[in-house]
Amino acid sequence: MTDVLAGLNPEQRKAVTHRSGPLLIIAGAGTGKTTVITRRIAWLIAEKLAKPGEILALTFTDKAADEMEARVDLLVPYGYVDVSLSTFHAFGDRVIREHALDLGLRPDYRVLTRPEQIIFFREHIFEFPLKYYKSLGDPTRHIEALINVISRAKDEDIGPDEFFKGVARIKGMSRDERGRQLEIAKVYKKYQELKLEKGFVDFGDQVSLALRLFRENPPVLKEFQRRYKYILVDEFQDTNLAQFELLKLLAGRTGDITVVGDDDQSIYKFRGAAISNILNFNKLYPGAKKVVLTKNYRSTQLILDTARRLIRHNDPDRLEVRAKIDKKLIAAAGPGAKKVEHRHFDKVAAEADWVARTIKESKRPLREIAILVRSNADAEPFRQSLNLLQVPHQFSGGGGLYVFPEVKLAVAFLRVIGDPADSVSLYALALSDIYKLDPLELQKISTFAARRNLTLHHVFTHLAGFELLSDIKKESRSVIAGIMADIQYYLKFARKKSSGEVLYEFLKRSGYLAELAGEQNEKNEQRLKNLARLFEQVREFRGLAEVDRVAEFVKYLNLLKESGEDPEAARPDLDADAVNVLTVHKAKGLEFSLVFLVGLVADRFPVRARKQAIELPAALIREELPAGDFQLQEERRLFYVGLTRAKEELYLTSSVDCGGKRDRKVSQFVLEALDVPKADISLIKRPALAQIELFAPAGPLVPQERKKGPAEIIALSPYRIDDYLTCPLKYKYVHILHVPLLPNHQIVYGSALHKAVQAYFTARKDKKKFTVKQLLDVFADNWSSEGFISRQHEEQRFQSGRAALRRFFEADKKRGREPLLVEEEFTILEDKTQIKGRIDLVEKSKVKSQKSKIYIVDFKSSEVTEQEKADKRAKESLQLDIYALAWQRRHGRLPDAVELYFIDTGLVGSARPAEKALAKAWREIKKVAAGIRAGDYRATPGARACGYCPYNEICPSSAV
DNA sequence: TTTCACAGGCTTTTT
DNA sequence: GCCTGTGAAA
Repeated sequence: MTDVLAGLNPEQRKAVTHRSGPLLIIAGAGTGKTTVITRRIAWLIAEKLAKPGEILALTFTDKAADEMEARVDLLVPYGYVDVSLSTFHAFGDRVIREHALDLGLRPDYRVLTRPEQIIFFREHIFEFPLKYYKSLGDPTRHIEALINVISRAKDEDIGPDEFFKGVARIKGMSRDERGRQLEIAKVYKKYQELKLEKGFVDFGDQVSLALRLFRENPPVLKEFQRRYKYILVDEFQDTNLAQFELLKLLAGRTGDITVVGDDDQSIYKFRGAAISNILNFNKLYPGAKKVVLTKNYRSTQLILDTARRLIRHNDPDRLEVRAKIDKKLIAAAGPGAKKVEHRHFDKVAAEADWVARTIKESKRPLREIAILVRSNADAEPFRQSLNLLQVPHQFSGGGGLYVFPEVKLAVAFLRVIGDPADSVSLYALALSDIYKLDPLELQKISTFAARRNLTLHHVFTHLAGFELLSDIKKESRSVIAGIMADIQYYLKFARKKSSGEVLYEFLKRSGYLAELAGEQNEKNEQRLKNLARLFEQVREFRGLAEVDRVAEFVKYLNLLKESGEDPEAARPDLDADAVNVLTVHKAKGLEFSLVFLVGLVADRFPVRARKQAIELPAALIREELPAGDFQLQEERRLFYVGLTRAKEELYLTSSVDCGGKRDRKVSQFVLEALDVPKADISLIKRPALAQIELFAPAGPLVPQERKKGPAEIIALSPYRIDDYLTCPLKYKYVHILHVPLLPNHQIVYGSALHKAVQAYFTARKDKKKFTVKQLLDVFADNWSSEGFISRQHEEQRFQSGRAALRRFFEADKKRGREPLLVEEEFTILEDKTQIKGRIDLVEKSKVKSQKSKIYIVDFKSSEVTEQEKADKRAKESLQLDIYALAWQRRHGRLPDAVELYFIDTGLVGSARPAEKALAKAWREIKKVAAGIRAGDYRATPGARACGYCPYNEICPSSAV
């Protein structure tokens, strides 16, 4: 008994010994929150107010639950361990599993992870009532956004029917918008039905189904209310509406519920956390007792005051103001003023350099030091600087397993075995450390394959039979023969063995495993660990698949990766004394003696507010939203969490040049926290460490390209120019290395459509008859069944193409144009730069007064549905600018308009060529030519460019 | 003061 | 592909 209360301050003691009724513990950062909960559990048991089995304690993460359990075990004598201590989801799962049949669920249902949800949705995509959110060109396009909005609805305790009714009730909504929202409601309903039918449950269901059970089945609820006399909730500010509803039901009329939280540390709004839960706890439970913990056992007063100064900017949307309490944290250790400072640099490299040096000179153990970043990408320069000074560090930025070369190699191997036609993977495998095929020879072969539309596998197999490849060296031939023999061997092996066995056999037989195990060093160890992670994925698949074969596994892996699965790579020795580099979110709940909060510039921290792809209609949300800008408020709370991680020393850093082209301003939060006027910030200029570029990872899969001499002509085309501007490395893969690609349904569709329209205009130009039937026949003749996501998808796409062509046929009669030229080739040569291309269609007007007007038209198959967007596309099209230039050179004048004809939707985007735009186009072309001349194929990775790049799997610079 | 083109960037995380 | 802040032009 004395033990349980030992060392507690008066407020903590009050919280621990509260006897009955609702209790709100407002526990600021570092005030011993977990101590209070665990002691309270122990005290309830010691006082015999409850048996251990009658206590339910809920947290958010498994980690928090485990930690709490360990601490309760220490406090409570043996045999008392049956306190129900779990996460909200685990608790919900237990409830619904016990009563699965009441809910119409299979008791052996499986819980889907997020990527699995997406895969599940995708598999059933054609069963959903999609209209607004349908896209045959990219059927999976809206899945993620739909899953997100459904998940948000569950957070808000909105079921499919309520969603539907709620939307119907909203006034002043446009027809279109209402249609969209109702469609979401229908999709939501269908999604729930399908999951139920197939025996799946998602994370949101674990709470919402439990909630439904309690509502629809009072005896069950009664039983649970009887079972749990006391309920305790950790991190209450992070609960969402549905979770609070569940708590309210469980607590029943007695309301013996203890919630612990800190509204100032609510940083999970984006996943549904309703800060109103804690702000309004008192409204719901007017009799609730309140305990405010303000004695801080972590930081110096200087740090606490800094943090407080910042967070006060969220007033009046704070509990302190709302509930008229005092939350000012007081350092238990007395004044002990250590440091809080801000440093502002001219360049990130200088900022990172300074941080690394300061750490190096610090006498503290490295594990007591943290560098906190807002987003994972911000960490990179700091990791590089630490590397340069050889300061051990660990980065908690999740994911990244698939970017490691050893994992890429294993995946490439599996892909080749799963689908020998996968030329991109075969290309990577041939170049890998295992086979080391001469890059130049491989380039020759893949160029040959790409030109003839053959797979690399095919050319490798029949290498001897191709006369044009007779100059391939003997050594290369034998390497290729070796690869092919191996593939044969593994294909045969794979027929009878599981994917895990095949992969293992490959790693063993190739000697790769032995090589990694042979020389024991940190790097090899990490590689082995990463491969072990990949094997975990294989094992996971085993439990899921009906047949565990490589081909199936590869499909599953592709889908998983596409759906955002990104397992964490192995960490180098976790126990090592190392600096912690982590996001502020991940740092929540942790503490460090010395903290660097870095990259503090406007637009990074706070990050720019962005909308979700599909937003939950505000009218459906029951949560009371704060008066102020809640996105900014949340960012400020996040900053507050960052500040309060520091025990003794705290540095805030920023830099003007963060890698982008624009100068950055110091984050407003720095000014708020330190209470300095902007003008007082002085800039520190210092040379960065050696050029960071030197340490950029070299591309192991990319052979060196020779430079072009000044006299050599650079041959370009609109496609080439576009590719180079997207990413020079992509240009290299496509136009120099000619890595052959898998067939793609968008290309199949686009080219069939294109061919049909082309035949139509050719006939019209030649004044020949051309019927709809002929049009549709050309389309069908050029169709190919490759690359579609399912049979159903292909069928729908085929039919939609026919429908589009019929519309096109009718609409074109009314266009009042006459074809002049079809598929007209042109060449421009200037400054040793040659641009070759082909113009789809040149037309002139049929209207008498406008007879001399010339129009240049390019056909597109993308799904553009708004005139405005179509015009915008035409205006910004570099391709059309080039056509206009070509026309001008040959005919001495510009065309009157350049147009994009979107066959699929029938829209024509039109733009008038402007000298200014053409001058800009020239500049772009020059830039590309100069880059190619210099042999500059450095990648320009980006979320967008890499996301759509067919080489993102094998590209060492890929951002995805 | 308004309009427009341009440039740059594209979170955070758990179950 | 799309959104938004910025700075020049109107």
